[in-house]
Amino acid sequence: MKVPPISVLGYALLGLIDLKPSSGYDLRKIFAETAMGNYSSSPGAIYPVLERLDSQRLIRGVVEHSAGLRRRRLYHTTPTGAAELRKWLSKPVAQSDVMRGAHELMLRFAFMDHALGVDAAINFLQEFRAALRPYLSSLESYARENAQQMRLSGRLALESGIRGYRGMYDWTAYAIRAYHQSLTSQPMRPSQIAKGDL
Amino acid sequence: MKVPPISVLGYALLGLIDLKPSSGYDLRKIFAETAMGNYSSSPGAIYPVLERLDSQRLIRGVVEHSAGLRRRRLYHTTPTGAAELRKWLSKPVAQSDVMRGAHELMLRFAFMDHALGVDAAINFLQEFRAALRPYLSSLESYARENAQQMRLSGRLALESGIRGYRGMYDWTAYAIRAYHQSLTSQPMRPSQIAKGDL
DNA sequence: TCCACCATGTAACTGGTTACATGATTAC
DNA sequence: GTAATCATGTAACCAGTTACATGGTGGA
Repeated sequence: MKVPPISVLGYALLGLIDLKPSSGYDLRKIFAETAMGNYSSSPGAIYPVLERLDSQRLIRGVVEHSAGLRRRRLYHTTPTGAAELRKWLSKPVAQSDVMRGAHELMLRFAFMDHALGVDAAINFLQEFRAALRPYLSSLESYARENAQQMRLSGRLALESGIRGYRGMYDWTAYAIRAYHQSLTSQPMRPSQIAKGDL
Repeated sequence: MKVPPISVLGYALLGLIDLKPSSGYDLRKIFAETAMGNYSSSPGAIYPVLERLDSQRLIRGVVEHSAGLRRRRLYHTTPTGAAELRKWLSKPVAQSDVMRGAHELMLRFAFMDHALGVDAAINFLQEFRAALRPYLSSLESYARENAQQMRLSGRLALESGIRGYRGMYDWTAYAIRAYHQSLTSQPMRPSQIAKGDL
């Protein structure tokens, strides 16, 4: 089953549609209005990707004729699409993903416990943490070695990057704690376990 | 003087060359080995951009025949190029830049006190800080309003983003302090003021 | 009636990726 | 002599941007 490569935007759309069946317009709004603002939101980006995912049968769009003639294509994931999403989410955390800013890793994590469950999410966090540590210390030793020959603004910009990664590193510990807490002291309500839950 | 738009990568190269005359290979190494790993580093990205900057006379490449026949094109900025760089660095901090992850803003800041001086850098930090605050609070209120209907991984991913921006916000204060300190208690040595200083 | 918003589409362009190709130099 | 690294280039491809186009719907 050779699926031609899916872009990050493609996975973002696939993941969102898997969370909740949506139209192209819905998805554009999400990118435009919520914290996912780093993604496209332009029709020229989203509609072609949706068509492509549809032609590969990873999602399917059904036209709603709810009120009047106004058409609205509601997409939902197919079993193949959901499987493809899980495959992407299951990839090991690569060092290169971390170096590129970890944006894609965060996107994957956001979909994780819906598509793969809590155990996978915790495991992902541990992998993420393990990948972050060596990169962080390489940045720190780079800074130590080059700080004196850099101008203040360069030094500070580098330090901002290091702070960002250290923050992520701390966040992984916090997130792991949050999962353990949700498993022990705060048992899930049935509605949170049920499949139909948004 | 209508200069066709320069990409972020183009500005990154222009800024680096302005800091220190470099060859394409030097620049590739910087992207591959230092903390600027989020940029390309592939020859297919860098050489065409260098050619374009050269054809616009923003940089000029002179071939070094240092030892033997091996050619190495050392680029340096022209006055026009340096002016173009300063123009980019002088743009006000836009809200949209912040939303896109502030990567470009950090790049600009890294070049700032070499190309525009300390006062401009401090001013930039203040603008940056001012732009960060409302975005941070919009993220926070979004999180407050939507947390209960989100899954844990989504909630945590959002929180990671917020932490990142809060970290940047704190960093701006730290950076401003660092500038004031360098101006008062730690007067610069002449070598740090001299133009030839890397 | 007219504006704002819902909703989808598409055509032209462009910047960057991947992958390949070439040749010089240095170190072993 | 051969492997690693220095150093530059280029050709094919593709994803995403910009900008434009179309038409439905609801409210003032």
